[in-house]
Amino acid sequence: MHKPELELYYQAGVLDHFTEKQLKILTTAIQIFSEKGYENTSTKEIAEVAGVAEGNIFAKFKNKRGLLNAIIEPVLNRVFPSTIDAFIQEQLDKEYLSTAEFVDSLLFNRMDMVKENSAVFKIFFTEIFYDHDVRQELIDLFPNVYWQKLNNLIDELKQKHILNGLPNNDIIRTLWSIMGGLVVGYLFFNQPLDQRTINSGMTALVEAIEPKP
Amino acid sequence: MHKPELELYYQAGVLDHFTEKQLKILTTAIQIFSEKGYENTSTKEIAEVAGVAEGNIFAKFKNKRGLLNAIIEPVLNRVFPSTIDAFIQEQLDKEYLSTAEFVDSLLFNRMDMVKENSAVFKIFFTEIFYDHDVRQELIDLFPNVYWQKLNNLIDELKQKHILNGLPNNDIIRTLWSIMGGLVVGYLFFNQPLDQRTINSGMTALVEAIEPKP
Amino acid sequence: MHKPELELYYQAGVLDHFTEKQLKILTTAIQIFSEKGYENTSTKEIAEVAGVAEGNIFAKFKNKRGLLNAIIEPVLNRVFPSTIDAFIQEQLDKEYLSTAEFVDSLLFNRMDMVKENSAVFKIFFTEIFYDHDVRQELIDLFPNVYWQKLNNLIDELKQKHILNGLPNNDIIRTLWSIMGGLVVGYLFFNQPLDQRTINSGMTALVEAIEPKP
Amino acid sequence: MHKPELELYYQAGVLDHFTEKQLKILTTAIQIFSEKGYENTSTKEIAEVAGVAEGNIFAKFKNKRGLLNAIIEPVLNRVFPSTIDAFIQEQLDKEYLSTAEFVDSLLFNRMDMVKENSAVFKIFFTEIFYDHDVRQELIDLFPNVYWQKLNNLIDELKQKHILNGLPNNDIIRTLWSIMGGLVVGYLFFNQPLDQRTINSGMTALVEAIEPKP
DNA sequence: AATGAATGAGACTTCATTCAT
DNA sequence: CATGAATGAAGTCTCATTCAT
Repeated sequence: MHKPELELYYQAGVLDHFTEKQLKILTTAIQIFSEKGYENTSTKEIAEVAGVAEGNIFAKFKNKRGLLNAIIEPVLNRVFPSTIDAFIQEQLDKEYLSTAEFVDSLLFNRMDMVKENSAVFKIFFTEIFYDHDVRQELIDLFPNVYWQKLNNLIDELKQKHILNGLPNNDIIRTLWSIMGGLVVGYLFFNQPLDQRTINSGMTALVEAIEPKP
Repeated sequence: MHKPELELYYQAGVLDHFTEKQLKILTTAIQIFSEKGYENTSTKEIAEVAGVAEGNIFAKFKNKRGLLNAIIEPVLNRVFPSTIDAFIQEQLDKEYLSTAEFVDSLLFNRMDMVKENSAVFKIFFTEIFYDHDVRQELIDLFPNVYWQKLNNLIDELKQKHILNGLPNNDIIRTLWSIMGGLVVGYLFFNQPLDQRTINSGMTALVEAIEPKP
Repeated sequence: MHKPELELYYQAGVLDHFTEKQLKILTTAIQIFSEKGYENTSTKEIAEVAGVAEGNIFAKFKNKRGLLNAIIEPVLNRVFPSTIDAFIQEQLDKEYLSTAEFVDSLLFNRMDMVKENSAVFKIFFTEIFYDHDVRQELIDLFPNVYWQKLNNLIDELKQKHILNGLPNNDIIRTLWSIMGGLVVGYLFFNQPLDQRTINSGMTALVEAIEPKP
Repeated sequence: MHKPELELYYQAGVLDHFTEKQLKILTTAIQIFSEKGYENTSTKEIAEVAGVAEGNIFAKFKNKRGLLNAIIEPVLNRVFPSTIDAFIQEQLDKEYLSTAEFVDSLLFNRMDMVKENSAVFKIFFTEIFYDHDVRQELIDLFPNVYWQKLNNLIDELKQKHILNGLPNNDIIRTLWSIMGGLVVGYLFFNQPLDQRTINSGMTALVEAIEPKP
């Protein structure tokens, strides 16, 4: 009964009290926004493709921007934090860890989410570049929610000789650069995101952040 | 007499026969597009800020899209190819080369261009994600213009033991991931792009693509 | 409840699902187009005179041209064919016919339609001269829809000695020349189109196409 | 040295002091106006096709309307009157005349002018239907310039039993209906205007206006 | 006389949003 | 909750016209 392309949102618990038509609007908007961009999509088109009256969009989402927010906010405020939390928890639970294991845990398990929600992530990436406000939200979110936790984790992993001595900032940038490269290649440039490719990214990452003897 | 923020375009030789007002439109558009995005900028605003009549935009650039193209096309069709060519020529001219030297030549000398033309590159990145056509142009450009040359260079560098044995595809993705990470961090996330940061990216890159003993 | 100036369109069955405002737009456009010409009429003026928001025009008629088409197409594709059909049927139903009766049936009964829809016919004439596409539609329509039927009728009437031996082409041209002269005089040159004038046209026509003893 | 498509205007004596560029503008405007209509033609296009700067149009013709007037006015105020005068003079010079001779003199000698200046006449017809002012000029012209002379001629011809007893109005309408039918067919509907066709029109006309024994 | 860059009013059109039903 | 007609502000773009060179 669940729409599979909304799984992300079901798990974030934001689809309660949505009617069937409202869910249809959401999935349609995700589809069209990801194909043509938010600014190039009219509410009329969304309504037509979704097979509902245009007024429904505004009844539920207040305005067009509210519809975009309904797509982006849960990713920003729920999916990201809980993913980071889960990842950090994973590291803390494991006692002995190699750099490869660390990277594997970081990369490998997350890419499925990207592939299963590629339309959502396409919108997300696009809007982060396009929209000052969305970008600012991400920038604001980082220090408060992720930064301290990540910092602590990295310090700990440095002590365990799992990460090299580069400044934490540089390590983090290297992490998201390689991850971002894989994801952007997949979402926007028709590159594969299969296990071999992911492994290749992993290898590069391990070399870049692994302590040298 | 040259407007410094258009240096890129002067060198590409695309500003011949531009009047002072037309140059003002171009610089203004670059500024506002980079700040608010193409879709969120009206031609009226450009004209007002540039201090010209709106009609001038259409007299010279045909339509709003033509103005965006005047900004993007030279980067795509002139700056990029000539940069790649210059880079490749650099490698061929040097006999003995370490991985670090290779990466240095790749990264270090290019970042100035990004910093000096940050508004243009911001537009460029944004539109690559936002606009299917621009992205497709880039995708089309790659195989024809860059791919073969890069491939040959990488093969040669592998023989010289300057690059490791990863598939060329993976090496290239690693290169632009790390470079893209630096640039995106600088352009969109207020990260520094000073020599220390570039060096740090260089180090990560060297580790990732250097042959292991 | 019917607007009398739209009777033509009601009978053509093209006004279903029109709201009151949309009908007002149509009648207003007919009025102003006929007075000032399509190109000299702005959608803003139509909306103002009709007392509706300008957007309504585009919501219903897609664009300004769509509004003109909504006026012209039914005349071209419905009123004309059905009028011709009715006329031909009339001839076939009558056994013995004089040239005068034939001309009477042709002319007399049709002029009321012109007078009752003079604004529409003014637009129609004007656009046939002004607009290549409209004219082409009329040219295309003729061979397929009218020509064969008219030809057959004329051949039959020649056998019955109601028409003289001029080539069918010439007879048809004479018919529409005299009819067109009456109509154009009425619509554009303030000439009367009363029974005396019509009779006079009839007389000329009868003389021109009647077999001589 | 004369441009043949401007012969009409040379004879009307209105091309004195025209430079080569101004003549080119005039011929170009005649061509494009006749193809696309006055309203659908921009001064920019005329200038481009004529190979001159746009400003020249306004330097000579004051404004766009002035260019149209330069095409239409001579026809209205010189070609028409002198044609009518010449025609009337022809009749007065001939003593014994049949209806056929009269019609022949009326029709046959005038159609060459239409064929040799088809673009000008196309504009003329189109604007008479499209433009209230042009039409009004024609309406105003008729009583003052043509009407009395034509009336007198017709009265005279009635006495000579060359025309039947229809009201002069009806005779005139029949004349221009048949003539107009030939011309409109030729200019707008790809109909021939060869001698056979003209003869056929003549025959119809003679029958319609000839006194019956 | 000739040029064409510059102007800006006004055209058509889109579109998010409201609201009566 | 659902509909879609109606709105009107705001957008892009055209074009006749001016004017300094």
